[in-house]
Amino acid sequence: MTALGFEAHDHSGCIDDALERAESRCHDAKLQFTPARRRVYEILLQGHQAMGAYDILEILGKGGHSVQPPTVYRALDFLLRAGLIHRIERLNAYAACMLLADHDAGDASHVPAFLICRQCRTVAEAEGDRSTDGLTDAAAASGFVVETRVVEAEGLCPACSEGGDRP
Amino acid sequence: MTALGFEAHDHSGCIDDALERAESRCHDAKLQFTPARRRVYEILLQGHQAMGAYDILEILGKGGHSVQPPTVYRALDFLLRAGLIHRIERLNAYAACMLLADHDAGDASHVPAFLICRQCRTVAEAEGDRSTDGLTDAAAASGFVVETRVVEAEGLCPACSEGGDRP
DNA sequence: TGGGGATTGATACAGTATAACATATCACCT
DNA sequence: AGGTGATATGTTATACTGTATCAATCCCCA
Repeated sequence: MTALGFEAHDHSGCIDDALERAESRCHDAKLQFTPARRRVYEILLQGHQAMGAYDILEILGKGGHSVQPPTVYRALDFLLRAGLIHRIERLNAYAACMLLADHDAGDASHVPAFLICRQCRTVAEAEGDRSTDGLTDAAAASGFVVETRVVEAEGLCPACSEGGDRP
Repeated sequence: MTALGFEAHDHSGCIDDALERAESRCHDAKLQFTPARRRVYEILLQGHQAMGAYDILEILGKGGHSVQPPTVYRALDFLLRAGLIHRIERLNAYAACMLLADHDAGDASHVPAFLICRQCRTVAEAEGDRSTDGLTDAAAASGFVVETRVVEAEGLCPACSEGGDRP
């Protein structure tokens, strides 16, 4: 298994591609990819970084007119439901999905696993699997019905572990 | 792999055992298991439930004299560092460790996996393993240095999935 | 054209967590 | 005994994260 997120790449191209895919996916699913939602998605795509809702709020507010928290949270909820972004529980933050091309939006067997750099907050996303997430067996044995899964690792990304890696 | 937490058991005995083990472990590690810390630990042991810091704060405050948030968070930090409790990221909450007897405090290969009931907040803890957490391969492939791991599933426990299981 | 669903705006507030500084306690040394 | 440093606790204020509520708007379509 490999993880997307730490390699160098054509960033503006990658953003354009993601936007285009998002447009078409929302259109197919009869979801409204409105300007507000698109704007929030663009902001999250900018850095391949996990961003807090209030970080996004601040950037949105740069345009002069004031923006309130519910605006951001509504857009984030929409993007989460559409499978375009993920919530990073460990950070109470959000990051754009990097595996859009690989699976369908509602693909339940897609169990994303995240590698989170505690220094630069870059997030890499690996394609996990139910059979290897360490939960399925335990749940089956005890009669627990799993609905959602969280698999995250925090540490240092390749770039940050080169230089100063003091906590 | 099995999970502890959903079975019936001798609860007051289990609390006493846990407290005794905590005492001796802290003593061995030269950590101070002070009354404030012990009290917070007792509260978490009461229910085998994930509890928010402010839930604990409220119970602590019942004793008349006022208690402030930092008091609770400091106790929680200590108990986390001592390996006596876990933080449940999905809920921003805390739960007593149920596998005290099975491993040492600083055992890094111990990767706890949690089954969280969204209805009653009961938490079961399964003994995970690095080799099956779906992260090790991806991290190794990309040069990421993992420091901490989060593996959590949310759903319905056996008891709650019997009755009304509407979200 | 007007009714209903989805979206957005705006205000207020709830819940989670920490910064900063003061005080207390205790072990240890001289 | 008195000084000193490490650890723990008390107190106040504030930062960060998220939601409830109600009003206004937009847009599709019968």
